[in-house]
Amino acid sequence: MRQGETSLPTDRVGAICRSLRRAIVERALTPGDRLPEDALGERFGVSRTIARQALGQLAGEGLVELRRNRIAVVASPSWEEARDTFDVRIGLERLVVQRLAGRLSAEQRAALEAHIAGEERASGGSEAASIRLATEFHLLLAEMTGSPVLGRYVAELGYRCALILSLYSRPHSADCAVSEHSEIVAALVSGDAARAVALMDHHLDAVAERARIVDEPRRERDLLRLLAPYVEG
Amino acid sequence: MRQGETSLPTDRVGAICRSLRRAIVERALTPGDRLPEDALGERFGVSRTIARQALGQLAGEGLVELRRNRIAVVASPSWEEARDTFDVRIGLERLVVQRLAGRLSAEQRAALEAHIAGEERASGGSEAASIRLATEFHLLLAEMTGSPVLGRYVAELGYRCALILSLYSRPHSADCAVSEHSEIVAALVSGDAARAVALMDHHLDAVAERARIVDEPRRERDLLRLLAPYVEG
DNA sequence: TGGGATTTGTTCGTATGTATT
DNA sequence: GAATACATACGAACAAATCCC
Repeated sequence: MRQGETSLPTDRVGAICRSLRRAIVERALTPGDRLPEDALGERFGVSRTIARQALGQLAGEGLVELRRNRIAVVASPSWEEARDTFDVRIGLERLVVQRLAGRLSAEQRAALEAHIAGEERASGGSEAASIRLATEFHLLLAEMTGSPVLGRYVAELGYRCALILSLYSRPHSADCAVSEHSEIVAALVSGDAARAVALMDHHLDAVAERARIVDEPRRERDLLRLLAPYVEG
Repeated sequence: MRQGETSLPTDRVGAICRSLRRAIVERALTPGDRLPEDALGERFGVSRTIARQALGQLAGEGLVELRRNRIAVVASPSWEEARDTFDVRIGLERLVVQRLAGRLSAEQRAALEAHIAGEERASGGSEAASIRLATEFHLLLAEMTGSPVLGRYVAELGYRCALILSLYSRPHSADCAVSEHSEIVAALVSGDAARAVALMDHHLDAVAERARIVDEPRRERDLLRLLAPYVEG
């Protein structure tokens, strides 16, 4: 057996999941959009079997709704589910900052500040990039706890919250103020756990606060063209 | 279309998952046990496709390890993963008791006390039943928060912790003292959130504390016979 | 080390259910 | 309301990897 060389010779299911997650976060795919197995397979160059597995996994993460004998669609959480998701997210991210306060290594601090710099740079450009980076800031924090379990749950909730905002938040609102991220990092560095928790709570509350119902008629959308920028390769 | 009548005419994948979860919690299946797709399919009367889906879902929950081109096995978390899992569980269950303190309805209180009575009744009998009921007590609490998201995560971690205890705890230790459950409920009823949190913390710490490495040579085990009591239907 | 038996990875065909004209 | 087109559910079958003697 050849050594090294990632034994998964390209995890096609995982690649599709990552592409779809990113498309959802960036709002190229929005709740209700249809995800037929063949179209996905064609777009990603795989058979229906693989597309199906990806849909199953994303359904487990709450990003996709799988109805029996029906085309899968991007999930449309109810308002209750949305509120619940945000509530639990706040609880989990509180755990994150509690673990991190006063314990950031120099490298971690640098990585966070670099990420925030990236957010600032993106804030003038496309909204898609801003939203994605804002989401990833929270995932980055969670990863730094060194707890894979916490990291996974925070990531899952982060993606779901991004989906929820694409459903309920009014258009053209910056969904995550970069300066708030900055303040959180400052509090973490200073070791003031209580302040970091308060800032994170306030930050996420503000994000959730932007969730407003805007019932916008949805035009038919072309999955294949839509997904083009998200095919890894 | 005939009305009512659960439109999922028996979710076979879900049924297999439930059976397997229960078998794992009751230690009929223990870490490292092999789960070949066709043996599962034969046992549950389904094709490999269905068995495979169930394995995929359980892998997502961390109960099964899926290695490429290899037989799936019941997961064997490392000690680090085990500790991480317990840590996050404690954090989440703290959220649960914080939400529940002073807010239990009469029905909920009755349900909890009935459950504890069941645990006491089972404490003389089979160890399997005791362990399962102890796990389910925590799931029941989480459900009562009315938060599906929190409920799902606590359930997932509860099952994983049961798995971990079957790996690391010494044999014949009661894994969950019934009286501690009782005290937690009493604190919740009294509305003393701080005390409820402290009791839950202490309780889960004590459970984790029982995790000790016991390297026991594993005999070959017959999946088909093993699983017989867990086939639903 | 080798080779046969096992087991998984994947595709694809058929049956069945859903949407649409 | 029926017929047609379309999409999914499931299982059979084949290729490739792995296991085990």
